[in-house]
Amino acid sequence: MPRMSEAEKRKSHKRILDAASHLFRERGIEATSVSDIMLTAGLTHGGFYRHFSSKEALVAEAFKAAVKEVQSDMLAATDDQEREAARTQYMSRYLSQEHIDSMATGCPLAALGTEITRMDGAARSEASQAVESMAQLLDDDPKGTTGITTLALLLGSITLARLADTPELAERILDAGKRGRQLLKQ
Amino acid sequence: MPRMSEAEKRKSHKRILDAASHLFRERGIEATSVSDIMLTAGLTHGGFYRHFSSKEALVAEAFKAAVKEVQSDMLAATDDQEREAARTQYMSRYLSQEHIDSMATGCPLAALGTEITRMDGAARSEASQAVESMAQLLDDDPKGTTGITTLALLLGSITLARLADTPELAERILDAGKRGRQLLKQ
DNA sequence: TGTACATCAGTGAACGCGCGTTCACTGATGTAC
DNA sequence: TGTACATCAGTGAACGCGCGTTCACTGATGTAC
Repeated sequence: MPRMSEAEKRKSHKRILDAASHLFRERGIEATSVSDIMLTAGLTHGGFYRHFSSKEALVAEAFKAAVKEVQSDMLAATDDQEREAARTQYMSRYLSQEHIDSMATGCPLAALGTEITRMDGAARSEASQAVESMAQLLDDDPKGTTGITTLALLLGSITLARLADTPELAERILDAGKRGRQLLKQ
Repeated sequence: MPRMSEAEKRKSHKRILDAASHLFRERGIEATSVSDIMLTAGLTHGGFYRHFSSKEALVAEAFKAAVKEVQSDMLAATDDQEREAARTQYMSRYLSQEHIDSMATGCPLAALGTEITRMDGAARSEASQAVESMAQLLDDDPKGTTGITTLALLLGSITLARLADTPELAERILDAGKRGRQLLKQ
């Protein structure tokens, strides 16, 4: 059956990146094997190294793709009003029961931040850039400083809410996050 | 050489728990092997199951021990003034370069929270209780609701700061956390 | 446009390795009389 | 208090297993003429 065309290769590459971006967030990096990812992408593990030089290289690319995905609405906004609307919607979705339940498509910093903290190289560098770009997008003042604080509060809230044993505690944590967000606006 | 006395066994047990509590926070749960822990405790891996029924059971106990350790100053306070002082010191140490660098002895929720999010059983339940007890200890009002918000901000800030590529960005993130803490106090 | 051939995407077996857990064994400890 | 013996803390080899990565192979794709 092989070899595939260049167009097919590009499609495979995208499917691998997609599978990795979701599986890493869902299960964690270490808990996700190259085999898991390739099978999800509809391929077998041997072909992986035609696309990425190592699992570590994939982590960096998949993380970057995940960040781009979650930022897409805010990046697509073309004026201040649209940006404000996209930002508000992002924050409100961030602190929701739905975000608690959907790690695979949720915030990559919340899903993978701690694990990347213990890595170095490209993934670490991508994560550092992601902190800066997320903070900038979440700041309501273009040269403001509240973006980082807001991001920290969001990330901390979703992490605590995901740890909650009961729906009631999770709800209390999300509410605490929302209240904090109001206070930060002054 | 074996068998050891009951007193020696208790000492071994404590050394294993200690090693686990620090190694898990430093390297992550999955990245720390039972062998790593036993060698750090001055034993060999085979004896592990005389102390714990599984690695998972150890995770729950080690996490609980870590939480108790970081809460000790606040728990030891005997009046409101001491409690306030312990709380203030805890928060100020939380948002410090030193805390960034010492995961092994730092906040267990920040070091292990995301990983425990993907587990169930005893560890998950310990983490949920830890969220509640930490929030209560950090609240300046005994029946207040700002404890959770404060904990979320602290945990989010240290996680982002640990991801920072440069000392300058890390510093900016810690500062953003401190500013957020002031705003939450009203 | 057709032909000959080099390239390489994808497969699946195989590699060395470290994991969590089990087990036979050792010999000091704890206990029953 | 002394003796006989059961217990069990700790050791280190062994278990089955899945990991990341490599490799020989296949045959359609891309290219040179």
